[in-house]
Amino acid sequence: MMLKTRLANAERLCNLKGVRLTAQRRQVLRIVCAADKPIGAYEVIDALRRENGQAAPPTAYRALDFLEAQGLIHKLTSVRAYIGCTHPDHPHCGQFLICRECGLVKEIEHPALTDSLHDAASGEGFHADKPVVELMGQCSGCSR
Amino acid sequence: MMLKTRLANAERLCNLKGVRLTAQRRQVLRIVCAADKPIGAYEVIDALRRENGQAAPPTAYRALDFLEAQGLIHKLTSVRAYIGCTHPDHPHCGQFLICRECGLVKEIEHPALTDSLHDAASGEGFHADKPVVELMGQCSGCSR
DNA sequence: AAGGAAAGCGTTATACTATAACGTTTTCCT
DNA sequence: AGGAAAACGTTATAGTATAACGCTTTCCTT
Repeated sequence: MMLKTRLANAERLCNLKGVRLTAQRRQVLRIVCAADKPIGAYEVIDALRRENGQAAPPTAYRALDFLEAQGLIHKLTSVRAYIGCTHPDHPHCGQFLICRECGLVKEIEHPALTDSLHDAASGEGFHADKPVVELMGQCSGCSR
Repeated sequence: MMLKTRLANAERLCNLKGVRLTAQRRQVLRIVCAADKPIGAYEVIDALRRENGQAAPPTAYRALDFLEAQGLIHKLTSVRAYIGCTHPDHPHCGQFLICRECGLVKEIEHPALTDSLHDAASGEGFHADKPVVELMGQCSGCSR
């Protein structure tokens, strides 16, 4: 999807929810989405510095936390980096395929997997509010 | 399972594989297994200092890396901590239920979930060599 | 429009997590 | 016994994340 479309979509979603997509948050969202790979918090800070001339860690972390809370980006805990969500319209938890070779990440939504996650948790009487599913390995392009 | 049994089992597995469970690695394994919750690397370092009087970060990290490579412990990436493996006899990737309230972690092995993970990856032509599945939420005890 | 509460932001400092690098010691194999 | 590989000790530093405080902006109510 085009960057512009994604930003416009984010704008719309935030309006719907009555939360504020401030200039700073929009800027960070653009930076994260413009990267086609996961981007670390300090890379975001560097980008902010290049664009604005100054930026401290809390500036980036606050925006990233907000964007994640709104479902506009996901945090990939296993690589400590962030990536734009490809379908932020409905709430969902991320399921990711992360390629070690090329660093590319694909977000998937696999119904059977979602069901299994639910079954596995409820079978133990566990209420999972944030499943973390990150499959590390080799993508189809890199295994050729 | 009893701590002593787990350590003896680890000893046996390392002998089988022809890798060295040195005194230091055994000590770290004991520290990790003795904690009934996930334990952070720096907590391990503190424990080592209490027992040995000195210990620098690489000491702990080396032992932890070894133990993880041997499947004797797992690293919980979403909470940056380690936990003893409950069934190290066969190689497997961890599936965990992590309670936010009490911090307890349950390692599960859910066949349908394992299958789904495999299907989800292979459906994209992806070869997953290390699936990370960590379900954050509330355990049965804490939701009462 | 005034005013007050809440949210957002700038800034400094610091806590926490992890690894690089290098030299020494120990272990294992022939 | 000797040499290679593995393990370890130590120092330094890289990388990740948050606490805390005061100022500014926004929004809501009157």
